[in-house]
Amino acid sequence: MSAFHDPQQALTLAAERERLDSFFHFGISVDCVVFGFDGSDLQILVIERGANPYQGFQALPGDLVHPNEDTDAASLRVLHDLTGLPDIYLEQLHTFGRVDRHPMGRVVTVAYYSLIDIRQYAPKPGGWASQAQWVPIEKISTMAFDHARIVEVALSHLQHRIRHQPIGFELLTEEFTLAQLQLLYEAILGTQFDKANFRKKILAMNLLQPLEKTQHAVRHRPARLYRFDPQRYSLLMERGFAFEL
Amino acid sequence: MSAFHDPQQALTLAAERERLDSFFHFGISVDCVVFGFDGSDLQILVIERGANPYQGFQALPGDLVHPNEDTDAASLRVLHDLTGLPDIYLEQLHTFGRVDRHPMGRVVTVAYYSLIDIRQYAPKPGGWASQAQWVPIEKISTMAFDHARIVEVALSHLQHRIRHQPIGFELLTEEFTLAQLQLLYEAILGTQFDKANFRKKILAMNLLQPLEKTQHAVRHRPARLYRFDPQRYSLLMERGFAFEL
DNA sequence: TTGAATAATGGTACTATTTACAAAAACTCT
DNA sequence: AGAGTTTTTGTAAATAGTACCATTATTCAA
Repeated sequence: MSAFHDPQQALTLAAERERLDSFFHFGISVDCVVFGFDGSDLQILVIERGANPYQGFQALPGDLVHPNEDTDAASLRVLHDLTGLPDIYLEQLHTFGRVDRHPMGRVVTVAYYSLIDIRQYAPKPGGWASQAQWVPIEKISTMAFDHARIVEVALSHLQHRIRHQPIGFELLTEEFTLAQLQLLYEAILGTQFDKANFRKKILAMNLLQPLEKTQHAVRHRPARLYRFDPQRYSLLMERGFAFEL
Repeated sequence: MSAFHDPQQALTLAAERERLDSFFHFGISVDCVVFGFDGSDLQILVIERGANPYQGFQALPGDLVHPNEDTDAASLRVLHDLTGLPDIYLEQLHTFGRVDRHPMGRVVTVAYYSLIDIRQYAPKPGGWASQAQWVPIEKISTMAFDHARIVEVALSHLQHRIRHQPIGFELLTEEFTLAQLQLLYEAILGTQFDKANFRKKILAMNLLQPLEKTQHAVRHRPARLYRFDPQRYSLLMERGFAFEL
């Protein structure tokens, strides 16, 4: 941290000041990778840039951090300004700091990610974003800056995360069937599970509260509905329980 | 990223320039948490600050990133300048971006961490570091800035990592006994394993090449020596093998 | 030379978890 | 009523994890 005082160099005060100044010409930005699930597909919240550079390109919601703003706070503000999404839980992902990643200057970006239920949030473009919309993860191709790379990193983090923490349950309606839960996991992980065994594994964790209700208006045997029990989860966590798959 | 052009505000060119300028008065630093293992204890590489702020305090090796330097490259340069350690594998950990974390200005720091064999590297203070030395992890108390918090985060990352990837083997001599390996894991994870079962689990992975040699000059039955086989590891990885514990 | 001490190694019995797959149950639609 | 579909239960076999004990190979002291 102390390029501040470098005993090696004897400089005039003005020159020293100038030297030090050059260390403070960075911009910091935040970029948000918001994953959404609609019941069958994994999507991602993307804006269209209405300003240069990369005008017209698809990009992650992101912008410069204000001089006296925590980066964590900036991620929420920027996401709200550009897409209208209210405060959601954003987790820091990784920081991208290559010299050449921004064409207009030295900008280091801190990326955040999240996973939410699409049906509960309607994005509305704001600020300099000319559009804000959900795009299925496979449909994403070129993006502004190094945002495609950021999405890659975010996806692999998400996949790891969802296997180790019950972050998926919030994406379903309050009451859901085990098949819906399984679909969610399969969409995010890109794999298939055996139905009977998935059920057993999940139920054995004792995180779901079975309800005395079932689906109806389906052309087959209706499935029982369950509800995620966050209290039981935190109780189990205290006792050293580890969610897994 | 485009606080660059904000259609909301009609400003003179000079005022606009000044406004934009304020977004570019950040400093970026890197801080390195280098864990070392000496055969029995987990230690951490710490410097003593020879300059203000926090002169005389223990701190992580860290300094400001140069204007045209990738952050990843900066982490290696800074570590080398302050401690004499050559290029080692550093992994990005987390970015700390609270407004008040640095008393002299707005500095966002990107933290990196690593795990190396102490016996192969002799730290030598350089730059503004008045000391550079290994300190056992339990002996660390107050540190400059938010460095104590950074160490906490790094340790929990390391513990998670070592259970999922065979990063521990490089900390031992080329040829090692299973007991030495077990000691390493116990030191880092802070737990105890059953000797016989640890052996079985590790050997079943097929990552170790047993040698036709044993220890000698020990006052008990000498243990067989093994060598980690990186080729076999990458081969198994391709086939979808998952290292675990 | 013998035996005590020490830690490595091999083995075993038991339990728990995972996997693969089959059968029964519950609903709708024709 | 029966076909179609999916849920739910069950089970057998294979695999993995746990606790613990017996045997083995070495050094050191008597």
